[in-house]
Amino acid sequence: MSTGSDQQDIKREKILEAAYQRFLHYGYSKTTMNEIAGDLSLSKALLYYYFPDKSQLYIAVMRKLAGEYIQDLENKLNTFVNLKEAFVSQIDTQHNFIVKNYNFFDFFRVNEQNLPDTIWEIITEIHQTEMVLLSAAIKTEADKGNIKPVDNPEQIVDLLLDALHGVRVSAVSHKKVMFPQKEHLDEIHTKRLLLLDIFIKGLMY
Amino acid sequence: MSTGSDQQDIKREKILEAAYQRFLHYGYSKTTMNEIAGDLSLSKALLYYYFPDKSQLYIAVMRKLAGEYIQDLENKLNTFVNLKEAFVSQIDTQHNFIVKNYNFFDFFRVNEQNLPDTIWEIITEIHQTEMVLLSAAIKTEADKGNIKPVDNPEQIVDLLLDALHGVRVSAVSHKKVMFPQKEHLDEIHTKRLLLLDIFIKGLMY
DNA sequence: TTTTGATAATTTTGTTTAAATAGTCAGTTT
DNA sequence: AAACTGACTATTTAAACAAAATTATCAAAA
Repeated sequence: MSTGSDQQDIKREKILEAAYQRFLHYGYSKTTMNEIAGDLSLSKALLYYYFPDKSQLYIAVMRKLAGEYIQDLENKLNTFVNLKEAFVSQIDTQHNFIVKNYNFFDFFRVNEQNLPDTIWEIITEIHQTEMVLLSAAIKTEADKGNIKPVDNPEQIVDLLLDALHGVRVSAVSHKKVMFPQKEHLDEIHTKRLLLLDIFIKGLMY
Repeated sequence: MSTGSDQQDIKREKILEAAYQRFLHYGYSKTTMNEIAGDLSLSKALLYYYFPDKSQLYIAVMRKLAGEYIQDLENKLNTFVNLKEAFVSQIDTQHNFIVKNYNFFDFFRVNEQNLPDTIWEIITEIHQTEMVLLSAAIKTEADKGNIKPVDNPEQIVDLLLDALHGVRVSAVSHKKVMFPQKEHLDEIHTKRLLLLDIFIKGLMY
């Protein structure tokens, strides 16, 4: 894939890491290319040698994060005891991902409705992975006879992910706060588990 | 409740109607008090005789709309054949309400995170009504023995409303559009019915 | 090939002024 | 007295401009 030298890749990684820290701490608009370069004791011009522009740098970091998230999810979902555990894993993993990188995503909130296509591609890729892993889980359970046969597992997963998302969104918009407080996190988690329970029961005979 | 004369109430209503039309057509920030007054061939000063300020006028319209919505919902939910029909009524009624008044709600989008408390109270009131009506439906069905006994119907309704909301939100944010197109509306509706199906099955024995 | 300092181009920020709009009030009409 | 208005003031928004910050480029050095 990559055509650059090892040295180049290492430096690229270092830049990505420094950029990530800045973006995470101060958000996209409040970090300057100068600062990132300064953190690494490099000239700003060098950043433009490795990345075409600021937004591409941001996207590269995003891509890296997404890769780690997907890896994380795959590890956890490779072995699951039952359907509920599988979805709990997804919920927890996604939750941690969002909490850990919350400030990083300010770019999303600011650019709201006109995110670059590349970002959408990354989001889609994550969604696809979740769909594949979880619908495989559903299929397995159906084959084992633990739930009713499902003719379109993807549809079911898609639906459940939407529903789970709704629990988060509602909790946030109700309380007039942008991000759920610690107290709300538990509430969301509890609600999701309950939803999962009912939903999975609804898939049984 | 009201202490004013009939004449006053009638004029108040006329102002509310004219204001509603303007807000609906042009949104909050693009309608001026002058225009509303002009539509009624009244002086702007008179508006301030009936309403303390612009935002209060807007809120009064909002309150009226909410009242109509609640009335609508109560009528439809007074008689329901089964749980699914009850929730379908809620889904459809809410959907129509939002579609019909979409532009009116630009105020919400603009002021996003710092809506006046009064608005929140109205939203809460709507939510409460939905909770009362739908949890009554659940109780009725449970008493009839069509579903499992539920010790906290409100919790179940709250959860389902969140989940249904999620179907809408995801559909919107996925497609990079602010408001779902005609084609998406059907998709959302179908998804919701499916969710409802599974969810209600999950409540059965 | 990698790196930089100097510089150009663009975006953001701050300031001023003019225009539009919200909101007030003394006084007129019913 | 209650309903209403025209003329006024106060605030908010918009436009125009300059200054500052930041992104992005490039010829030349390491």
